[in-house]
Amino acid sequence: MKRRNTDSKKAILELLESSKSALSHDMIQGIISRNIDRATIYRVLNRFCEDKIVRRIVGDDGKQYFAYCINCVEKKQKNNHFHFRCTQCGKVECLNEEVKVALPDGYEMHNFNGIVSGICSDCASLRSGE
Amino acid sequence: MKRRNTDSKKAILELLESSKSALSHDMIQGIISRNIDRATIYRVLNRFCEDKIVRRIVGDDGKQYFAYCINCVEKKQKNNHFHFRCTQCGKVECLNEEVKVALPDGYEMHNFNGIVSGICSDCASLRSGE
DNA sequence: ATTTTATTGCGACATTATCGCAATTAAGGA
DNA sequence: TCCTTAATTGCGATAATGTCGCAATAAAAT
Repeated sequence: MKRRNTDSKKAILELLESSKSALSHDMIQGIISRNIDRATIYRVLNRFCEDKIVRRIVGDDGKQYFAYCINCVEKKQKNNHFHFRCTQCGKVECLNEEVKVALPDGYEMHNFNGIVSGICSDCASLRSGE
Repeated sequence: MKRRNTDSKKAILELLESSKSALSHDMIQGIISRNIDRATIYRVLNRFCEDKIVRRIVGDDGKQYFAYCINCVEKKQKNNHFHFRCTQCGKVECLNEEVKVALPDGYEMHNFNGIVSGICSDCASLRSGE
């Protein structure tokens, strides 16, 4: 199935490329000025994931976040790393340190999803009165 | 708030204790013979998590799984480890190897959620004709 | 036995994500 | 440039998971 270059696709990809953190569907919808339908955003994102342009991270809040992840996508290397989700500001960012997981014999890994949640340094310093 | 010892609570806890893998709400509802309301099951499980009797794991399918996790709960040690979710049979099991995550300065970790999904050895061997 | 209040069951609700289908529109060829 | 094809979109409906309010129930203590 050939991909087409639509405005929605371009807008979402640009947004993800320029964003330092992973974005959820509603973050994307909130940021983007064009009015793109909810279902379309999901479909565009799912296509990106199929094409391995973007990584899908499932948060410990059960929501999906999408990240361009230069490190892991462009280099096409399997650089498994954690993401940190701040429960205060909602930001989901890469923790660059690589993580290795050893599976028992006969197990096949298809997806890695490592999430740590808590308070990011920005929110922590705001809270303590900075 | 004092806890009471109800039949639902006992049944669910026994099930989790005797189960080798983490269970989702619908697994629990499917296994348990007594007819317990969906909301009740969730509430019992949430209480267990509050009391740190049970650990909540959020799968990369976005669903919550609950595990008694002898290693991490009884010993009250923070033994962060991954869980493996088989996308074929649905089983979610502990990978015992401990994982350490280094956070940047000023970050606070409140929750660790490491999931690897793929095919477990049982399903893999079935598939290849065993 | 009576009181207190944690717990349950039921239904409604919230949220996240997907799907079917008709209408658009990008891309390639005439 | 116009036409054709089929990928994509928008809309509404739907699925799935989880929570909440409230009245009824029942565990625990007096």
